[in-house]
Amino acid sequence: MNLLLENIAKHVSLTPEEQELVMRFFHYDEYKAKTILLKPGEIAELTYFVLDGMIRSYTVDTNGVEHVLSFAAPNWFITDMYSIISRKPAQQYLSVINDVKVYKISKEDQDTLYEKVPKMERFFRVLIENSVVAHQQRLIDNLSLTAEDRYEKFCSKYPAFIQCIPQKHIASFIGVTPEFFSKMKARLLKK
Amino acid sequence: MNLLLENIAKHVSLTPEEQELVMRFFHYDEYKAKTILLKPGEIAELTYFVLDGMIRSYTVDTNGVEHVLSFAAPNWFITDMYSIISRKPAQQYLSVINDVKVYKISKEDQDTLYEKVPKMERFFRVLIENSVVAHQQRLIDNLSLTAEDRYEKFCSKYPAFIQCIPQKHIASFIGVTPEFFSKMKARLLKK
DNA sequence: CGCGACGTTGATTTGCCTCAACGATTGTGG
DNA sequence: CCACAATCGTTGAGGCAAATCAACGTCGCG
Repeated sequence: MNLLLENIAKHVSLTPEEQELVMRFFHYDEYKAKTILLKPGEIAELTYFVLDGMIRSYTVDTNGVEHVLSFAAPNWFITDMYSIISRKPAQQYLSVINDVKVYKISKEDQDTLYEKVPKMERFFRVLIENSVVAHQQRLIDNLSLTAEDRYEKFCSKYPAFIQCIPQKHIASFIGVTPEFFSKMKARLLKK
Repeated sequence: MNLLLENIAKHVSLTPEEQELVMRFFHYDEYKAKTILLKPGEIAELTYFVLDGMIRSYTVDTNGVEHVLSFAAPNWFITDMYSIISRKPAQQYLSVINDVKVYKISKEDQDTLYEKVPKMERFFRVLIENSVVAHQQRLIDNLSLTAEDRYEKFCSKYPAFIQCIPQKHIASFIGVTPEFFSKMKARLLKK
């Protein structure tokens, strides 16, 4: 069973030949926890599809504080979209949380893939559309919900993440300090 | 001069026949200020390309507070991506700020257009990629900058908007109350 | 074992909100 | 074309959610 092809099949149907072609462009790899896949200043070349383990992306602000932008669990894609499409130096980190197995594809191969298998252009368009929606929803949540509401929403949306991600990263994703996150959790337990 | 075709030409090159075809799918229209183009509960059918005037999208939270999600100036597209791709009821408003002239296209026509002119699939993919980047940057700004920094960034990024958009909408976009926005502005003037 | 990263807890501070009152501007009906 | 209402922006007093700073216990790991 191929997780990537299954995922693609949810949106577009490929012939066996196209499937084989697609898989020739993606390359299997593994990374240990805490590996930095991309750091600010570098130009992003690769997009990762997670098979096992987790990756996160984050920025570091002028005060040295990390802000987690996204988590990629198995069956998710992750990259620095800004850098990869603009060909400019990345502003974010891509970092491995737990040991991961991935398929990766270079920007160049991705463009070639679009030419050879036009359905993949549709696949990625749909994927990116969903990404816009997710980003927008998160923006709305940050503007209109309290930290507590955002935490509860996160828990019900990604129950599995609670176990396997350090709490400080979840705090950062939600948009609060680790200290406040800890107090908030204690408060919720008392109910 | 056709603003829409010029915009498309920046990303993909169409033959005259394709250009003509594209324009058959977009329909010209005009709306008065304060017209509601979409409201929560409705299913979004249309994507708008602004020729003149401005449109904004916003949500209203459980306390009745508006949160501006985006402004669309001339040469920009706007819609409720969530509703239009999921075919579910919208969660946001699309509302006309100043009298606008637009080209609009239905979801159905857009899909047909992808079939007939595959280059348009690429065009919209690129557009949406840029949208992801913009959303991500706004998220980063909300997490790592003070309201004052966000305001200054907004001013330097969209100097023209300051003149033609009510301040309360700018305040909302930045993520503060109108009252606080007013005080912030006064504080900055003293420097 | 001992060090460093992680999580917890408490005291204090602060950025921004809420509520309320008041001019200024816009727009609208008589 | 004016009168009035409605909306908008401003200002002030007080309050709250979350940040900051600091101290301390715990765990995993070299």
